[in-house]
Amino acid sequence: MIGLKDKIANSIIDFLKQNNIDAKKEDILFMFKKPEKLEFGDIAFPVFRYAKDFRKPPVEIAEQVKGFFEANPLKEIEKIEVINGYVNFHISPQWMFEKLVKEFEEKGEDFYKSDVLKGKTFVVEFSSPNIAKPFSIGHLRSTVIGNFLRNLLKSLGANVIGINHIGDWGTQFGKLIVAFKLWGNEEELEKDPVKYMLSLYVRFHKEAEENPSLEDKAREAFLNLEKGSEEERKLWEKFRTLSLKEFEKTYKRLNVHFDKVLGEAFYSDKIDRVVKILEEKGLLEESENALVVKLDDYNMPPCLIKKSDGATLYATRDIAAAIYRKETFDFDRMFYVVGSEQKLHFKQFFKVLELAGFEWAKDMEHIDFGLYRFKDGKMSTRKGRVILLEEVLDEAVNRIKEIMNEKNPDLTEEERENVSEILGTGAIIFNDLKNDRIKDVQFSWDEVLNFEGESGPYISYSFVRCKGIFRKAEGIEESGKYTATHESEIALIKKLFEFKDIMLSAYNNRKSHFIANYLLDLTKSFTTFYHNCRVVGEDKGISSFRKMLVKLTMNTLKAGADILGMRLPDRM
RNA sequence: GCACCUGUAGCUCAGCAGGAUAGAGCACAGGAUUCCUAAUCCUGGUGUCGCAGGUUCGAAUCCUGCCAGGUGCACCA
Repeated sequence: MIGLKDKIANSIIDFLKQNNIDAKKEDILFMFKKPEKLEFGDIAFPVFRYAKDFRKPPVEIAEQVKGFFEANPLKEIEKIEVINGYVNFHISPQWMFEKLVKEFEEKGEDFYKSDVLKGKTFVVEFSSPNIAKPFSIGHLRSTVIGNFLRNLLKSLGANVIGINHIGDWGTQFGKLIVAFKLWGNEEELEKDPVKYMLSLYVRFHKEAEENPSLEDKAREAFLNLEKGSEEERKLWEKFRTLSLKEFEKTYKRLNVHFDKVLGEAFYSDKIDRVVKILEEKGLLEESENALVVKLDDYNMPPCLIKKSDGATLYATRDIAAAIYRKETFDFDRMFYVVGSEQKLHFKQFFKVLELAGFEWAKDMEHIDFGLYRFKDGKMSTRKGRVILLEEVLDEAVNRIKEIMNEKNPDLTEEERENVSEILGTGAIIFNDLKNDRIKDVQFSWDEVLNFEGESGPYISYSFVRCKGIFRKAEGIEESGKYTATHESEIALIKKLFEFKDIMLSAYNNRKSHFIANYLLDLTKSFTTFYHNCRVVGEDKGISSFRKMLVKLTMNTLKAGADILGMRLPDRM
């Protein structure tokens, strides 16, 4: 659509020039609007703002624009209508259809991929769970949003490095080490590592309330760890390995991939250099026995670089990580997919990097998101008030299995097993990505386990219908010859044609719900088509044309689902 | 206290680089299955777009103030 909009804008500029009005292309493109209703056409151009220049009512100006296009016609435009102050362009569905077919024939399943970001390197830091803490529903957000961005950027042609920035360093490990030494049991740890570590963690906080000296012990233990003390190191490694192994399972279920898994600990030997750099730039100050970079001039609290006991903080490690990544990957842009409660932290350390003279600090971006909360408050690992992700996934998968047993008992046990896994995990992923990430999400089992209407399975359902048609229509050859006879076919073509524009705005806004909502729209257009137009059993030309529409729909659904990181089944 | 985010139908949310009569899903009621799987579709109706001003030919959308909820504000991440 972008190329076409360009063309129309050029014509409008010519028209305005004839009337002694100068206009920039960007401004015209900016004014284009998508009409609210299908019958109003595909591109609307409001002319109200030219009423003064022309000294005429908008409707008359719109008529003149229409006249200009009729004198200088564009083949893509089927019809132009003037309604109120709008010039409504109706784009030829045949032209759109043929363009889609051509693209598909050239590129096949990669039809939606482009090279708008070709040659650009992106680093996406996401997921980043804390070792020794269970993977809660809260971690789901960073994981699926980051995975979505990684997929989207790739399909736009970018070189992407997705990094799982594991939280494997910090005072929390001091706590865990102390707790394990005091109350730990090797056997139980091996049995169910993460759950056991969580119980130790919870117990630590409970006992620390009575006995604050535990906190000091924890700080000491972490300091020992940083200094390389062998006893602490060994325990830490054990915790880390056991946790990672469990996370792997979850990532597999979620269809999430990383290019690098580099924990915070990885940067621990790169921190001295950071301190030195900041020192050389004269940014470091001692304050209350700690080393800080003051940010008063920027209306922010100081950024802590070293604690009064000499231990590092996560800001320090983040700075080291950023420098390392710039030097290693030479990124054009870096995304941090982290909750909005850390907004200030990112503002602070971005500013510190900028002050240290790293001009690429401007290329870093915090992709923030709201948190999952209960009706009556926040989730908290410390208090054990969490919903585990595995729990949610299992529940969804089980619920789907029940539905499948009831609706489709003909499938084999194995197939039902596989499909319910795909649908269940997909439902959870879709549910997370379908709303604007900026908003908090109220966790509700009813909402999460509702598979009707605007849900993951609804998307899957359409895809499965497409597959079904393909099985039934095996003998029919799909054809690029346009023979639309029903309005639902045209509506579907127009919706299919939007996909690439949607991908771009999803990228520009870094928001998954653009894609998710598009898929819902596409699905709705498809079901209307599905209920009105049969593929099998019609005249040859009509069947072939419709089969092509089904093929395009099927592949667009697949493409969108791939970008969201959601798998689709062939049957359900 | 200061900063940032959010406030749209009973509920969950789209729409918010100003533009046409503010839309979906859920829930509720009724209807559709000799036909590519009814996890579907069709029909029903709801709104002081948090409140008050301002900018504009035009504001849910932009600006200001207020209200409500959330988040953050030095040794946790």
